[in-house]
Amino acid sequence: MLTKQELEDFWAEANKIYLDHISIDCVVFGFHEGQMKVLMLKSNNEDAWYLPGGFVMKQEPIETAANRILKVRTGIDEIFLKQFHVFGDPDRSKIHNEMYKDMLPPENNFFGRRFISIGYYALVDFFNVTPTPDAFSEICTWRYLNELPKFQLDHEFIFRTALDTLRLQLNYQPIGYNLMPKEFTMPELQKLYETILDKKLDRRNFQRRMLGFGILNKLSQTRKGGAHKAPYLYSFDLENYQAALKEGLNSGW
Amino acid sequence: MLTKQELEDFWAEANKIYLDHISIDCVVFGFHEGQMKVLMLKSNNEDAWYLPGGFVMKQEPIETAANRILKVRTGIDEIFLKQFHVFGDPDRSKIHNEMYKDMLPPENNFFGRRFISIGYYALVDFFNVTPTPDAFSEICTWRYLNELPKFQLDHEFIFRTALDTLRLQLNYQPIGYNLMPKEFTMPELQKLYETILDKKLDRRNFQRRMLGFGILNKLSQTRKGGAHKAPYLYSFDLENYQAALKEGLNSGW
DNA sequence: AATTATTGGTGTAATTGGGACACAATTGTA
DNA sequence: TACAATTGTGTCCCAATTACACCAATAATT
Repeated sequence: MLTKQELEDFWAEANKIYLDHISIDCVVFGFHEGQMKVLMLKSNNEDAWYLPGGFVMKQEPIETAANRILKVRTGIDEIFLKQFHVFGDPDRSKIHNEMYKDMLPPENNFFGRRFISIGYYALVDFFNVTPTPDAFSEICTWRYLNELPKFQLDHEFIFRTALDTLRLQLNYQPIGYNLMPKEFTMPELQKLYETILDKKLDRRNFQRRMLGFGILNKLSQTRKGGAHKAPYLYSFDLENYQAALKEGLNSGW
Repeated sequence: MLTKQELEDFWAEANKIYLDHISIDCVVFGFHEGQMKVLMLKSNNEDAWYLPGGFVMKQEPIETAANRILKVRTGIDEIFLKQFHVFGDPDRSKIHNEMYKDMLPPENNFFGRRFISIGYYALVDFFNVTPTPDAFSEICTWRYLNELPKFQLDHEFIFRTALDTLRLQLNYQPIGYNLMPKEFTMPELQKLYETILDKKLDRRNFQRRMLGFGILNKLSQTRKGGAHKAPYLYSFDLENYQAALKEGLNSGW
C-alpha cells in the first residue's frame, strides 16, 4: 500500500511526463510446453487483479510505449505485440476514482481520469519472463486461463477480446516464432496451436497444412533422448515467415 | 479561411469540451451502382485534402463520437462503422502545428498538439449522403479511389490501411446490408464486391459461394424493366447476417 | 532378449469447396 | 425476326480438408 505522499508524487510526475487520458493495456499470453497462462497483477490496495498496463509519454510512439511497459513487467524486449482494440467507455476508470477518493480530490487523481485504453496482446515464452510488480501491485504472476481471478475494471472484457482476436488471427497469421525454441518438433508446434485454441487437432492434417504454408524448414536431425520414437526437428524459415505475417496465410476472394 | 479570432474561439471551446490528445479519423467509403468513392475535405487554408475527423468529448464513448462526427459530415445515422487501427506517431500532427504557427503560440494551438487518432472506416451508399464541410474546409466531397488528391498529414497511410483492412475483412465478414437497396439482384451484389476488391469475379462461382453463406433470401420476383433477362431479387436474411457478422464466415482451424 | 506401451512418421480414400467453363433463356433493339 | 446483351444454371476438374490405419522407433518392463 502506498502512502498518500507517494501517491501524490506519482501523480505529479505522471502529469508531467504522460499524455493525459491515454493508457495502454496489455494481455500477455505466456506459453511453454503446452501450457498457456496470462500475466496478471494483484492490487496492493484491495483483492483485485488487473492486466499489465501503463501510459504513453508525451513524445513517445504508442508501439514504443507498449514495448516499454512490457519490458519492465517481463524483463524481455522484442516481444510479439499486436494492437487489437481500443477501449473507450467513459466510465471504465470509475473504480480507480472511487479507490483513491479519500486520499486525493478527483482533479488531482491521475488514475481517476477518463482513460482511453489501447489494447495490445503479446505472446511470450513464460520461461523467459521475470514477472515484476509495479508500484500499485503486490503480486505480478502468471495465471492459468481456466483459473482466472476476478478482474478489476473492464479487464475481463479486454482479456476476452484479446483471446478471441488471437484465435481468429491464428487463421491468417503464422505464429510461434517467439514462442518455440530455435528447433522444435511438429508435435510441439501442434501443442501450441491446441493450447491456444483449446481443442485437439489431427496430427497428420496439422502437419500437412502447416508444411503447406511453406514457413518451416525440416531439419535432418531428430530430437533424441526423449522416450519413444524420435521426432524430426523443424525451424522457421524466417523469410517466408515474415512474408506470411505481412501477406496473410489464406487468400480468400 | 478563418480569422485569428475565430481560431482562438474554436480552440478555447475545444479545450473545454474535448479530450486532449485524442482524435478520430474516418475513412468513409461510398458506394452506389458499382462506383466506389471516398469522402474527403479540402482545407480552406491551403491546397490540401484530408479525411473527415474530429474529437472525443470528455464524457462521450468513442463509438458515439465516431457516429456523431460522421453524422455532421454526411447527414446520416446508423452508419456501418468499424474501428480498425490506432495511429499514434508523435509527429503526425506536426503539419498542423506549422500551419497555424503564425496565428497562435503552440501552447494554445489545440490542433498542434500530439494526437493519437483512432481510425474508423465506414461504408455508406453515397446517394444517401449530403457531404458537409466543417469550419476548416471549403469543400467536402466524394473522390474516386483512382483519382485521389494528395493527402495531408498521414491521411494517405490511414486511407491505405483502411482499404487494406476492408478488403481483408471481406473474407470473414458479410457486407452489403447498408449498401444495397432492400431488394437487389445477385449481379448488383457482385458488382459491390468487385468494386471493393477492384477485380472481376466469376458470376457463377460468386453466386454459389454467396448463397452458401446462407445470409440471402431468394425472392420469387425478378427485376423487370431493365434490358435483357430479368434477374431474380434477393434480400438479406438479417438474422443470419447478424450472426455471420459476429461469428465470421469461415471457420479456419 | 523379448514384450509392451507410447509416441512419431506417413499414406489413402472420401468429401468438400473453388475455379474454369458453356449453353439455354429472356428482354429490348435494330 | 435476328441480334446483342445479360442472367440462370450445371458440370468437370483440381485443391484442400477430413477421417482414418498402419508401420517405426524408443524406453520400460519382464
